[in-house]
Amino acid sequence: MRAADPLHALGEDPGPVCRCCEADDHSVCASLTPDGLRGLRVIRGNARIGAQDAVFHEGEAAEAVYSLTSGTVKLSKLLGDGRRQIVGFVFPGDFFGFDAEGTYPYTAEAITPVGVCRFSTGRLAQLRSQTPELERLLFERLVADLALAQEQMLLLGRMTAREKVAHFLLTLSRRAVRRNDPASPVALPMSRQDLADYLGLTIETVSRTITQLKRDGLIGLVRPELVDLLDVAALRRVAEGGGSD
Amino acid sequence: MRAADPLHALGEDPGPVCRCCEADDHSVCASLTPDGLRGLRVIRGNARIGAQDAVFHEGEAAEAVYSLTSGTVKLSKLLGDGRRQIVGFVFPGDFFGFDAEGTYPYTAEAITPVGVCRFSTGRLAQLRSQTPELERLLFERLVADLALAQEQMLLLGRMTAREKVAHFLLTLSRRAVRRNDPASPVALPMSRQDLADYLGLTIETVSRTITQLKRDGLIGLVRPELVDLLDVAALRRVAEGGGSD
DNA sequence: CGGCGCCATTGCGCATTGTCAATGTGTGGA
DNA sequence: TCCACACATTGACAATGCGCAATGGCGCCG
Repeated sequence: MRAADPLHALGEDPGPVCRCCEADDHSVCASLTPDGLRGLRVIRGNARIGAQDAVFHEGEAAEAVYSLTSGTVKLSKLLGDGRRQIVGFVFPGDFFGFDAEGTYPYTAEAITPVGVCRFSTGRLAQLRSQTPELERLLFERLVADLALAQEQMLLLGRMTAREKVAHFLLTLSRRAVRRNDPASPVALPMSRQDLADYLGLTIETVSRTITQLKRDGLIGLVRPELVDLLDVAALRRVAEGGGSD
Repeated sequence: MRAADPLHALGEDPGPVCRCCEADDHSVCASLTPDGLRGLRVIRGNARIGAQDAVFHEGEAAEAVYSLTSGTVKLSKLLGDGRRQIVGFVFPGDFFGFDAEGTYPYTAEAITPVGVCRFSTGRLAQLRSQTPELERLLFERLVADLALAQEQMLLLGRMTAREKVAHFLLTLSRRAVRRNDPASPVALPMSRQDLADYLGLTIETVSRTITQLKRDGLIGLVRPELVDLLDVAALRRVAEGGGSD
């Protein structure tokens, strides 16, 4: 149960206090006016969740929406025979758990220990109707999520293993920068299995591809879960279908 | 330019009048109160677009959001070397063209002749802020689209060719039923190439797989673009990873 | 009425990726 | 300190799906 916790070493250990609605610039809460913020604070609940534990499961009744305050969460869908697809990684400031049909369309599991804010769907719905500003911000967030999902569809359907991995590393780097983390030693809080399930590959192919990129001098492995982007330009060329690179 | 127009024969020929905001139950407009509806009518523009023509292109400034009134539209993303991924098909009543970054994240092209309603982003934004009901409906729609995209990610990343095709046919059938069309002879308004680009396969693999399903008695081809679902239960088993079926 | 052209289908050889299995590596516990 | 376990890496082989090319079918145009 107690898995390696690479993020601990990287200073993303969840602090003792829920930082919901006090997070960085990219958080929905940070864009709210004091009034809207107050509303959110009133209806929110906090929770700390251990690494590898689930926030909710695919198919369960969707009773709450969550906002991540610290750590990393993975969202995954299962096929009957156990095949798994990770449909997204959640970083601090992101919302997850929205749903149209009354049941969660995916399982949400903590990769590292995480802190979340919990908003019961009912109370959030009420607050949303009273706070157009909040509704609007959530909408923007959702549009961005959809664009991200579509980008991932392009990756899953049309990229080679090498392109997938390069693209993924660059995306992680970009997201790190937006959280004011350094662009280059990129942390991979997720396991190789998670990576494979996100990129539509097997764990072995992921491993081999990373080794290949390392051998070609595009990246360096500080540790298995900490990657140096040595040649970003070349990585970018690979990610865009640059063939030989 | 004048391509085959299978939908014409299927009674989905766009009528002489834009039916926007008069569409079926599943349209956003149909759920609006008379007041909200009036607002939408006021700001909308109409357009008819010929088969194979683009509504807008990936990367263009996003100046408007669209609602489809008749026909079928495909949404696609391109890789530098021409590889293409279709990220969604749009049917009457659906909205498309939302964006977070100021530019469209995909290209929208008419598969058949289509009719659309056009809402300039500016005016729609204003109306949305005045009509919480509308904002809420668009939000629900977006959540559903996101769930659909995630389902497609599972398909693209983890399903075999056979499973992909079976899943696709069943999905089309379900969507047809929701539009009050028959479940079984399912119309495929899109070309084999579009199908391949949607399922992350090549045109040849799609063709071979369809032939295989036909040989196994699960489907029948009335015409290449009209498929009989002969054994829905078996198809369902295949789509869920039923292995041998 | 015949030919041309587009799209779908089929055949065949090949490559990328998956599968199965063994070997390394690093961390925590005895 | 050593062992055990989990995870990552590497290797050998198989298979699914791809690429290229030829054939077939159908509608449009001359």
